[in-house]
Amino acid sequence: MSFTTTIQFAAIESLEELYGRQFSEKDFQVNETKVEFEGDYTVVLFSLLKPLKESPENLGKKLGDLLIKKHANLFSNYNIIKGFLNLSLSDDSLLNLLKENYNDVCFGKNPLNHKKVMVEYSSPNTNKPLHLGHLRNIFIGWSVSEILKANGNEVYKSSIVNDRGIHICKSMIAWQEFANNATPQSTNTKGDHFVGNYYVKFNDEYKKEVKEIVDEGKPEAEAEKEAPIMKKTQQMLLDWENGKPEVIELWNKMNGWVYKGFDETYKRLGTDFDQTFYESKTYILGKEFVKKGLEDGSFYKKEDGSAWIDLSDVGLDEKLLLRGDGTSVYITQDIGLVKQKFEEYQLDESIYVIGDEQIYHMKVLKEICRKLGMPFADKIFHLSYGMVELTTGKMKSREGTVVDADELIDEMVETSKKHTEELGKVKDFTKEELKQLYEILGLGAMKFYLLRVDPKKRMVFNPEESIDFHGFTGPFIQYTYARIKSILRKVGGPIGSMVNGQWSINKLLPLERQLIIFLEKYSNVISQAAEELNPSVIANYVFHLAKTFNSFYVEHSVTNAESEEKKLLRLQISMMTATVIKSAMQLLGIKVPERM
RNA sequence: GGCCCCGUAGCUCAGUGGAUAGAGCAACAGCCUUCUAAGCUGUGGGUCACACGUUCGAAUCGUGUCGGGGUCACCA
Repeated sequence: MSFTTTIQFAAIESLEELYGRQFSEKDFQVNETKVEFEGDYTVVLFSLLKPLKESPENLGKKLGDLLIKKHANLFSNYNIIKGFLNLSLSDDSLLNLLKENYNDVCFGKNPLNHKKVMVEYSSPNTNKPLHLGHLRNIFIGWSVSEILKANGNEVYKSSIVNDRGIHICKSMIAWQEFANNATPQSTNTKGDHFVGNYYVKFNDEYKKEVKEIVDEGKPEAEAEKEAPIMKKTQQMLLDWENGKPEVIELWNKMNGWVYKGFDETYKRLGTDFDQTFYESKTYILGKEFVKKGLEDGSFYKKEDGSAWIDLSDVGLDEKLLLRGDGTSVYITQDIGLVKQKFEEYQLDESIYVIGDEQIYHMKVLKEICRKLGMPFADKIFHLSYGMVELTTGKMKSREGTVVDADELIDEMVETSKKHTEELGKVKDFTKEELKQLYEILGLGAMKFYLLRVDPKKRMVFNPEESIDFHGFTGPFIQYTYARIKSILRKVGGPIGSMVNGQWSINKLLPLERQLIIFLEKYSNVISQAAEELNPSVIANYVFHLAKTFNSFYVEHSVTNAESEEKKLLRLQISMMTATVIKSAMQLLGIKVPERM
């Protein structure tokens, strides 16, 4: 049980003894004591004054005295300022905590709760490479999954690949028309970029054709429909749906190139999925489902044969489920996938990491499920995150202002190389070790930069700031870890044999106390991050921890401590800090180096 | 226009009912013969968009106003 909870319960118990009244956790707060006051935790008395008809001084004194009497091992003393009862934890309670946990790699994680959760993220289109927006999505999805695991859930990571539709046919047509059978291999291009280039090529060509037709005097709307390349593309989509062998073959070939490219990027990012769904399969499930719904009267048809559901009673609108020609729309495949997910995995919750521009869409999906009496409708959760903007405004693929994921990774890794070489601390590393270190640092900087902000909020990507390795950054925390490891290497040998000695330290120094108390909070931090589905909670915590350790580090020597006992104490504090840093960074998907 | 989100230091962000609102970056001033200076210490910087209300207490809750964004497709 955490200190906060322990104190809360102790106070409830003492209040009952003093006043014969039952209070709950909601009736008063236990907070951390502000640094400018003496004490570690504070019981806020204001809300208790009226029900108990007491003055702050009296209540504080009575409660403080009793708490200390009953929990002599936990508290050392207290003070009252206004309505705040500030309690100081005893050295013993802190030392015990340290002794029991300093070497526990699982510290802070919660036991299994047998809840099954699926987290869907990344969900790319197979017509262009991943960009900065995907990176935020992927990092959030992966991190939230790990956080949920740490909180005791059984988590499945999944991805839905948008591998069909008119946009996919566009790159296929462009390749057919202009590539002369070129391949990623023949051009030495990464597969996803290779295909993406043909998607761009399509748009260029399309624009050209539209302009020609407009120049002949036709209105733009008509020209857009008539452009030959667009007509070919629409025909290709029909051929695809009808399973025309050449088209399917081309589709398989080009998607294969893209997947190979994605896999490379995913691997480099250290991300993975337990299950990949394909829209080319789920849209069929969705269609069948709509057909059934039409038969049993859940949905209705309009004159042109299109299928609809009426959601106007829940403040939404009539929603189209299938077009008149029987082809599916965006929501169709989502309905198919929802069913499949819950039936196949028996989920307790299904989390969708999708941008906040799709809030309305996800609401519609949920309402449709609810309307159809699907039992899992309320277990759908849209983890919506804000768009990543550039300092110059929004990213727009049309204007070529999209930040490419692979390029960005390369840049970050290159920057870490530059910094490392300038500092010259790892000259004895082998080539392979250096390469690994650059990846760890570059990716660490990038992941931390994108995860340190609350997912719900829009964020601005500042290229200069993102490659900064000082302050509130991944490398700062990695550096703190490497520093600790350096101390531990210097001491050498197993610390375990030294820890069994008796403690006779009777005065923990402020920074020693601060660190132990802060380390203790880790479990609460994981719970909070899991509850809010918010990795930035972890990022802020681990930064603050590293910061505190660095102050401790310059203030107090570990290896040359005043006494053997102090040395031991500080070694344990250092070890536990390293363990928690490593663990917290792992929840963010960031590795920590032994040296840097 | 309807609905949703956001507005905190020059910039990027924490803080979501408690004490004198915090970090990082940027600026300025210090600290390496001592465990890694990717570090540490200090200084300056605020009408928490605005108004009213609820409360012993509001950046935090409510209502309204202003400003920014998203969305309301037989696009995905």
